[in-house]
Amino acid sequence: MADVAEPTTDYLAALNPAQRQAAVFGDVDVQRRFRSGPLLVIAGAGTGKTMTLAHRVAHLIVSGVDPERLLLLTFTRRAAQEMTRRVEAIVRRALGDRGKPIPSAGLLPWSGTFHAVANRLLRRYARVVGLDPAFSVLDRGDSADLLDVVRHDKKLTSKSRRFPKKDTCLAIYSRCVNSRQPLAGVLQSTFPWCSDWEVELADLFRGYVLRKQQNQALDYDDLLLYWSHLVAEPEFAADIGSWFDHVLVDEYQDTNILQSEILQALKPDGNGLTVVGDDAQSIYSFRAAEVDNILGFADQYLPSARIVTLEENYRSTQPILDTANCLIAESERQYKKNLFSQRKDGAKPVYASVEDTDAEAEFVVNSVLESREQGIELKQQAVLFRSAHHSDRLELELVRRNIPYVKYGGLKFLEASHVKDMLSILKWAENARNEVAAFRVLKLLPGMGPASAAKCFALLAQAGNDWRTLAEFKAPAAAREEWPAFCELLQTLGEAEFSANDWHWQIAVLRKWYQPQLERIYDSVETREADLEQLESIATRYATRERFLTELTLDPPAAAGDQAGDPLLDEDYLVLSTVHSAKGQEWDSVFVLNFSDGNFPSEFATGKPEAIEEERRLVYVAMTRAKRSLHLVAPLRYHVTQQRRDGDKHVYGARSRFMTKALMATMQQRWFGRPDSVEPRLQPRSDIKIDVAGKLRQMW
DNA sequence: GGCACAGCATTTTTT
DNA sequence: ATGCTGTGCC
Repeated sequence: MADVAEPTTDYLAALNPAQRQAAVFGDVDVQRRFRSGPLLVIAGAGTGKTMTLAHRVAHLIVSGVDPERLLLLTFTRRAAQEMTRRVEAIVRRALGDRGKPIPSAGLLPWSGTFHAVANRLLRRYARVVGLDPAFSVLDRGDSADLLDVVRHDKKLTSKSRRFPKKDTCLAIYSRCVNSRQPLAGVLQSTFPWCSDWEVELADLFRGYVLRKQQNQALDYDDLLLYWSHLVAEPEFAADIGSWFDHVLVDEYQDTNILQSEILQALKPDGNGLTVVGDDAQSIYSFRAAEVDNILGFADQYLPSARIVTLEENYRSTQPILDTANCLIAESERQYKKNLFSQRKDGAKPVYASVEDTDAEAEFVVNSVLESREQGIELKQQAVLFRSAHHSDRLELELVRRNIPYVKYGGLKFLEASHVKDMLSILKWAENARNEVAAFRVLKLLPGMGPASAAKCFALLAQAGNDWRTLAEFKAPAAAREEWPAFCELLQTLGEAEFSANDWHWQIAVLRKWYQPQLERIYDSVETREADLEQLESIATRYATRERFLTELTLDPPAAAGDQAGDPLLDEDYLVLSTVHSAKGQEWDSVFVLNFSDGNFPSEFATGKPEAIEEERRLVYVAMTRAKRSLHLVAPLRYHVTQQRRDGDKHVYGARSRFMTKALMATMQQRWFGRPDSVEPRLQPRSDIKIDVAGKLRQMW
């Protein structure tokens, strides 16, 4: 940039003073290199956080920082893409023809989630940490399955008292890793009902770790764990740390202890480190997110980090912010902030009482349609809820009334068993030692159960994972006929060149083999076939098989249809989402379902004050998604599902404890009863009895 | 050893 | 309604 007199800063004109401070913080040193000390940006909901961070990144680039030497850590793939897109636009505008052309792979090669970046680093440093560069990444389901294998091996399932389920075991394990706490502490604080099993759990986890190593497989936690061990070695910390001139972290309030340790290893003095977040939106403690990371960030350095707070909200009307501010003000530990908006108009948020969950669904659908009549398209409206199944009732109603919707959170495409089948075959071919994948694949064949699968897997391992030995395995009688074709498939896929660019033929070969299995194993073949076609089309977007497999597990499609391609995006659809998945998004009109004590806060959180505070923040996140209209819907009665027989069992929902007098005062309370739906009484006029039962018997 | 079936328990949010 | 575990038959 030597011949450029002074880079124009016009591109910063769109920022308000606080945003600009955050964007430009730092100085150009004598060697014309851009330097900055640690920076903490506290960005309230809707205060232009993404815009500010994007401008900071762009500012760094315009100031001469090499984009390849920027590490940008976001929480989701979507956030990373959005950031890259905006940075590119700003840089292009600022530099015009003077800038280098933007590479097709994107301007920011090192932007992604912690896990995705860990994966990329570890593939490069695999040998250093004793890994095969073709290691597998286990998604949550895979991890749980592997844990379950060990659980059975160790005969933990046949104890007289029930041992915790695999998902619970995994949750306990994961929390130990991410919070860096010993098992006993985690059990006591978070899983008290499992504390009797401490010895067995420790034994189980030892076995699990060993098993993963034998399989050359890393779970989500391992990605961070290996990364942290890599940078715990000073030489590599310096190596990797110096490769990145600037490290920027989005959603810092959601990082856990392990992640903050990694950041400290990369940037020990905080120079070049920027973290952005909002402590009031910290809602991932169940994943061991540590809100203290952000609360304590500034004082971790000497002199302490620069703090910039963004409070001007560009999203919501003031009445909505008044409610949100009021809610969060009742929380104790926080960076005080008071969101304000230039948009003083607008109605107060509505606290809507309805009869029961049926009435709730009906009310929401009617309101949504009404809004659409008034010109707010469905896409600009969202229904949020605490847990994925809370929308079941509503979904029925939407289908019945023919209203298209997309649901985020909850069951995902990748969890469908036929999709898992296909992926497992590829995963096994990619890494012969991937036991979970191998078992799943082998059990697809008729007559092959756990025992035969284990034998076959062992045989292959003995032969140094030479795929040709599969043919020597004496398959059970029922599988005999299928066996040769199966061997050929695995040999073809397994011997395909690692990181070959031309790999899409493999999907076709695989699909052809799988089709008869699909028809044999499952009902409703047609819907499943549609999924597999979608899988094929997703696959074409990835350059190598390895990238397809790992990036799919690290960044799974967030909703059915999310990866389906563009046609869907042209259509109008209502958005359904868990509050967690709604983070970072906004809609004109937002409905929150089941707003009662037990859901907000969750009944499982009521034990501990910190947990309640997190639930408060969850409500805060939900409220601050709304731009113009916000409804908290509270059914008076809930149906109880797990009741025997179909009696009309129900419980009464108590008003959420967050609905204090002060909060109520910021809202309008309304009752939405059903329009008189009681049928006029139809009474028999005479006492004559008809023996219908007898008549029916006589028919045969 | 595999498979089908019966009986039982069931804690939410996700990279 | 689901998913997991144990049982009994091929």
